[in-house]
Amino acid sequence: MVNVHAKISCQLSVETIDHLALVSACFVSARESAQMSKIAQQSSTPGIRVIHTQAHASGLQQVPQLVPAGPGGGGKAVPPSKQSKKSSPMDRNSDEYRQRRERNNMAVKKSRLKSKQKAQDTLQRVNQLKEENERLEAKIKLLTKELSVLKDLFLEHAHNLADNVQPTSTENTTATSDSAGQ
Amino acid sequence: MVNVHAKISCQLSVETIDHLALVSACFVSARESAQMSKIAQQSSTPGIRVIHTQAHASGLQQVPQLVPAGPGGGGKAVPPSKQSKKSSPMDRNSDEYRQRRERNNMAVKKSRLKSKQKAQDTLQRVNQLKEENERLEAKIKLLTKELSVLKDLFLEHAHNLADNVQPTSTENTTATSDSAGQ
DNA sequence: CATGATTGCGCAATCT
DNA sequence: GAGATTGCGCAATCAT
Repeated sequence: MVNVHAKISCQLSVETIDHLALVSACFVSARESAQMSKIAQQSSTPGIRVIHTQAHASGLQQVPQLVPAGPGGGGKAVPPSKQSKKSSPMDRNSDEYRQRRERNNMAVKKSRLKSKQKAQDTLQRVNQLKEENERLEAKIKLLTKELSVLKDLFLEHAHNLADNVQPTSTENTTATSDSAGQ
Repeated sequence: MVNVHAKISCQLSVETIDHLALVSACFVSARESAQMSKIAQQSSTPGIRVIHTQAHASGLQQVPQLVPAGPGGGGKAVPPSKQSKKSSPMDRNSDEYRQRRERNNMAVKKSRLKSKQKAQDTLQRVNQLKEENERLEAKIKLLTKELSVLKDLFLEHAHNLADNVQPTSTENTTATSDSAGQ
């Protein structure tokens, strides 16, 4: 059955949520309404959803959980029967819990920062590469031009050579025009 | 209801139950009479953060709210708590609210997906550019080589020409040494 | 087994 | 005013 539950949560589309909530509410109350302390909602609001802040001292808070399934899609086929994962429910009041949460929050923050940083770096890398690319492209253009000029030159000379074995002086003129271009 | 509860709980795994319970608790309390508790925050941060938790997969969750509702109570340092923001505090029960939340959840999901996609694209772009870069670099190498060859060829010819034209020899030697290299 | 790092998710405040 | 973004906390999971 647990599985079922999990499954549902996975699919969870919006609507389901509500439903669940209600259901759970029922349970809770049944279970122990005694222990929770809660929070009122606001005055005027009739609300029903509470909050939890944490606290060690006074209240308890509550949190939901419904097992989700794997992220990627796969989903787990619900473990056979592993309900006994932790015998202790880990009170949300406990210092232990609070401490862990807080540490996790830090870790999360850190991780996200890192991630963000990385993304930015990647973006920067793109620009870098783009620049480099332009540079290279320009260089290629230049080289190409140079090459073309040289080739022309070469051809001309070859020509001359072939044509007149003995160029009195004509050839020189060509020689002068080489590099330049832009 | 109770029955249901019992039944279900049995079926459910331990943890789940717990979670549900908690969650529901929230609701319940709110629903029934909520009282709140808390706010103790922790030391360093004054803020008072309330937190809202939410329910995970399923969607339930609770949220905080600290409204000073009370007549007397209130004083918390909570931030601006402005309940008057909108005449209607927007109950979390309201359909209206739920609907909005849901829409927002969708939007969030969408946005995140998009963001992730973008990041991936950027990464891909990097690879693309890197490849392009290599290509260009290779081309440059090639062109450079070609150019060098051609230059050499050219020089050689020039040499020959010079030689042939004027076999005298003395002056020619100087001419040969020039460009070359890169 | 515990702990930090990641990741998906919902809430709420803002931005557009 | 509605969707898009963003910061934040929770919890599950991964990786050590």
